[in-house]
Amino acid sequence: MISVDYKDKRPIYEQLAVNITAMALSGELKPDEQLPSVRQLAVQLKINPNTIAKAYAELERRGVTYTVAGKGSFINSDLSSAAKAQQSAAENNFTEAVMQARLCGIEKSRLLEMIGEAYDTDK
Amino acid sequence: MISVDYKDKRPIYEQLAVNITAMALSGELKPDEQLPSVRQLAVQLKINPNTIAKAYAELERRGVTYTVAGKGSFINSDLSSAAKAQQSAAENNFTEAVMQARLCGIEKSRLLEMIGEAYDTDK
Amino acid sequence: MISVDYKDKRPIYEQLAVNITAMALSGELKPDEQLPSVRQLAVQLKINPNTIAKAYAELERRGVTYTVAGKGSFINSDLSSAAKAQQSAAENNFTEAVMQARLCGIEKSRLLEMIGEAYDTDK
Amino acid sequence: MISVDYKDKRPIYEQLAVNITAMALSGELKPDEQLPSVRQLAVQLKINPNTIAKAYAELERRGVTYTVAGKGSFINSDLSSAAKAQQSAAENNFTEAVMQARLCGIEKSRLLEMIGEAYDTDK
DNA sequence: GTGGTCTAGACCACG
DNA sequence: GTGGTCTAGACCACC
Repeated sequence: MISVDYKDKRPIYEQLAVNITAMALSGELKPDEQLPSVRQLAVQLKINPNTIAKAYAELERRGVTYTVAGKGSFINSDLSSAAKAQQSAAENNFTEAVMQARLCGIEKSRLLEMIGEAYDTDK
Repeated sequence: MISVDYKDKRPIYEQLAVNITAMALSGELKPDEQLPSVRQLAVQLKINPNTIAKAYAELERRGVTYTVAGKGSFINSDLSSAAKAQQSAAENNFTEAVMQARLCGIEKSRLLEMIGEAYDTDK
Repeated sequence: MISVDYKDKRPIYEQLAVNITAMALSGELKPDEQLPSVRQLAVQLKINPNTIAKAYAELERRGVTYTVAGKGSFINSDLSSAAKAQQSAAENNFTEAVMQARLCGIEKSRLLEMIGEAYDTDK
Repeated sequence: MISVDYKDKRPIYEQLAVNITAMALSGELKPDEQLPSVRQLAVQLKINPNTIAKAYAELERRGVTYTVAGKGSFINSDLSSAAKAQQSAAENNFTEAVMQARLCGIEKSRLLEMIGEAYDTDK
């Protein structure tokens, strides 16, 4: 289910947005499925409704959901743009990590080795 | 030289610390070389002296420099611990990036391809 | 037919009112023709009857329809006032758009060009 | 100066964002110029600081400003993306207006006439 | 009932 | 001092 980690340094609304995006992309949340209402989720997670609303607004901005005032928020049926954005972010992140590693003197062969391990890990 | 990018979302002191650490590890700053004084650097970069001091404190905490009261801050001669910490951080970061990429559905082969490009880039 | 787009940011009742007005002005709905009953349309569009009722009230207010208590809503035979209101709204809108475009630095010639395209498009 | 119209139906933060964007694009606010602080503007306009903050966040999201936490918000030196977005919005708006006008039975010649008037008006 | 907006007041890291 | 985040509680239009 949707959850929040207070030890995480990212803001709560960002964690929520990322979580829900992942659930949408993985199919755990289906197209046109309704998200829990702002108030309901606020009670469930013991979080202020405004914070939930901020997360939902962010999700709509990122094209993951669409919102109908007075009805609720729903998973978008076309997630391609969100998926593309996420992939592109991941690629940038990866490139950054490679360059950082190189600057630290980590050998290319070591990276290749680590890819082998990391890519096939379970979690 | 040492520089700062205000549009970067990382705090100024963190940028400074990272910059100086990189310069120390790359040999651009040599062991026992003295860093500019807090005030001097503050004037040069048009930055609040407190911020410089915070960066210098962070550098000492990370084992990159040592401070002599009344004299200034100097590059440590033994940077191995700092280097190891940085390498380990880079490896974690890399592993994270790989797993994130896998979750986004990026193929292993694509990552190998990207390593080739990123590792051999100039900047 | 009458339809509704939930992803549209305009309220449902407004979409309905606009749709029906357009159908009346284009002749698709004829003078004195009866609109579907509130309940019937509510079932058909899977929409709350209150929303339909609000749209019908709005149509009556705008002079597009007249309502006979206990019988239903009918297209007005004299749509001239509605047509005039709509024309005047469209003209205002157009003038606003032109001024906005000018403020953005769009050339007059470009606007003339765009009129050519937009006015002769099908949809 | 920056101002707000309570009679306007757009939310306050949106009015602020649009106003400031216009001032930036017209050169009234210069690159790297600092905006008034959230609290300061809040006092001046007698508006809650959160609302100002929302407007500033929106401006950053739209690429009009950049924000340095602990320092303030500043006009971006490269406003091309914001300008392009605004132009594209204006063109869409214009096209919509033309099509709406056509549906209302307004003649093309009338539109051309109106462009003449509207484009050369002062305000 | 729903989400959107606004106010009020608090705490935090940063400079 | 700055902006970022969060909480609390209110009002609105819409469904």
